[in-house]
Amino acid sequence: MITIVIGEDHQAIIDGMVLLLQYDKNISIIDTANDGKALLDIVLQKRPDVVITDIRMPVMDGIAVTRAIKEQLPNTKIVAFSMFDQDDAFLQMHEAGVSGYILKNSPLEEVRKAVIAVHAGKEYYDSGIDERLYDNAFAKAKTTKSVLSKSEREILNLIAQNKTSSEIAEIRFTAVSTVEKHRKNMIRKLGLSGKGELLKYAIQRKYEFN
Amino acid sequence: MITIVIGEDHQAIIDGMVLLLQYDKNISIIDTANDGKALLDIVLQKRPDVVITDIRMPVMDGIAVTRAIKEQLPNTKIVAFSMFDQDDAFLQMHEAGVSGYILKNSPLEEVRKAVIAVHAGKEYYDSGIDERLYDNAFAKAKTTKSVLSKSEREILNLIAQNKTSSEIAEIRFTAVSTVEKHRKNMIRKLGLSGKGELLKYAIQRKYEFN
DNA sequence: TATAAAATACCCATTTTCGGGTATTTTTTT
DNA sequence: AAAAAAATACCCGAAAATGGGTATTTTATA
Repeated sequence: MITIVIGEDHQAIIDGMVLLLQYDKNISIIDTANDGKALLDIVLQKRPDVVITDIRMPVMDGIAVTRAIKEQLPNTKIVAFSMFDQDDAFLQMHEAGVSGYILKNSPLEEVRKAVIAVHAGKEYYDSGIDERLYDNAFAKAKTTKSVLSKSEREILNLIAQNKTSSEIAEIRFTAVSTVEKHRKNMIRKLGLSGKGELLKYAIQRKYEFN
Repeated sequence: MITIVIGEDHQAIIDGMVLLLQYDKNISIIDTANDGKALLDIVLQKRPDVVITDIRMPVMDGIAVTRAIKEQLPNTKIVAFSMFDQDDAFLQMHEAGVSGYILKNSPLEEVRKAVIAVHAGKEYYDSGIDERLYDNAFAKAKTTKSVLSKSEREILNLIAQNKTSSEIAEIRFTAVSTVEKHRKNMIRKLGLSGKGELLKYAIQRKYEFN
């Protein structure tokens, strides 16, 4: 029996998964959570075999949750369940330590397959991504390694929340000029240009939304 | 027996609904679609009693689909199923002619309730919204009816594409000051404030326009 | 430990947006 | 035809973001 915990802010989707898996003799959903912090607490307490987590979640995003779980319970297998098929979300989740990645565009049945696969020690990537992104992301990781640094990601997160540079500076206890420097570096790294580009990028690609 | 068609770009969510309703003797899912155009075609051809539609969908958004269905088959009941609990999405869907509105944050069981209610000629609004938004949206519709004008929507669309005011002015053959005026008017109408707010609004709600 | 990478902070100048206005012309609606 | 709404265009000033630098300190990593 594989025990699993699900983190997903849309209750309707959790309900769908429960309906799918409730009569499965090999899988038992022992708990669910609607935000990242709650998910982390539950996982640390109940120690399931497999965690299914959305990337975009309130309070704490799936990437942070994955990192935290992997740090404290490295044997727990994690499957990302996301509507984002963007390279960087996939890449970041992979770096955080997920063993599987499935898309909401795909049949729900993929969830069952993924759970079984990762529990068996394999990796499982949705057929919808393995061609387009899988190679892509790994190739990118090896060649360009142009991912943003920790501070940069933090700032990008705040940008997505519509914070201005001076607000971000206050939050992070740094100078405004530092934040502005990070902005410029990110714009350069990401190949953007123009006023709203970075905000647009932050909103569209990042795991943190409203 | 109530016949329904579901439009939703995330197959996993459709699968969840099918699992929920497949053994319901009163409801029969006769078809599903993953984009707005496909949904409209199916509905016009198969003429279900109730349509469940997402708002944000590829090719054609749920608002346009709802308008088109209501125009040609006014007796078809439509339930919006959305992750957006924003006032304007709700208001626009209501104006387009939906009889129900449910949120993905809510239990999937809400879908069944909504289908039965709207088929019986009632309106059904998710308990998650009726307090916060329902009154709000209707009150707003009556008092301010602050929907954006045609020019404003056009400009907002360009803003979502990351055009600056001067670029927009060029595209529209107007003065930069006019575009800026429209921006300010929109910010006022929408109750926004701060630098990136309008861009953020434009990006997050661009499904209304393209 | 030596080196690279990241984070920090500042300089300059320019463009853009925003928050107040006012005012005229067109278009739409009553 | 009169009134209302929308679109047009300008004023001012302030705040913010961008593009281009340089430079120091910390923190990883080879």
